[in-house]
Amino acid sequence: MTPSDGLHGSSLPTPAEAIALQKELAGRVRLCPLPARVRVVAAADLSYLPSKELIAVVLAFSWPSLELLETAHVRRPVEFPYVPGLLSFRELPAVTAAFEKLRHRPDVLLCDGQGLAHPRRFGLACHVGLVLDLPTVGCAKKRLCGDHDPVGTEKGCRSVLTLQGDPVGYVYRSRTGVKPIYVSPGHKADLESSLDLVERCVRRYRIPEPLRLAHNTVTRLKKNAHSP
DNA sequence: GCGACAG
DNA sequence: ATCTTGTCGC
Repeated sequence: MTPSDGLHGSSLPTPAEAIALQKELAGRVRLCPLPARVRVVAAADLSYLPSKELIAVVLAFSWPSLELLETAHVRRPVEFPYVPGLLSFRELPAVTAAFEKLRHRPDVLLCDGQGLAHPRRFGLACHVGLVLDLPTVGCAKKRLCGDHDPVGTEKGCRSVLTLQGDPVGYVYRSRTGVKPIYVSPGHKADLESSLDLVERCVRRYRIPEPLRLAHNTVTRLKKNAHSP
């Protein structure tokens, strides 16, 4: 899949066209358990520069030890506005570009944003997974849409996130006393295996280690992009 | 019309 | 996401 991902045309899609594209592409997302054999997990994150540019980074880790194996990043101009629900059209190009620089071929990629827990069931993680044809999991710090019962305050508590009556993800308390995170499957993943993977990625902080380190890395790259 | 609204 | 200092708490 490449010509119809909405980002390889001569011009970028308008918000209206992007929405139509999501409705079409959502039908190609596969909901199934993550691979039984995972050896490498990756995480992507990005940061915006004041110059209308952004830096995307992808880190690869061994699984389940989570030792850093490789880092790749790209810097490029931002070409799509931020519109709630259309985040992937803004970040996907940079994420896939950074991913292609990786020498390792991750078994699964963690994305900083929603997957299925999206108005049209096509969040960033779904779009990235479809374009790369790779299992992906969405892990967001805030809710975009959906409803759920209150989540217990203890580490490990979770509530199903539903949209129009359908389960689309989990609201998960990764650490006691902190705000919960939103986990939803991207491509070639499902609710249970996605949450299981994320749970096993949590160490001492609220954000799963791979994404936390990806964030630290991109923040570092940004700092050095100012002084040089 | 009044909120809600990933990064 | 980003612009920003100090401050409260483990």
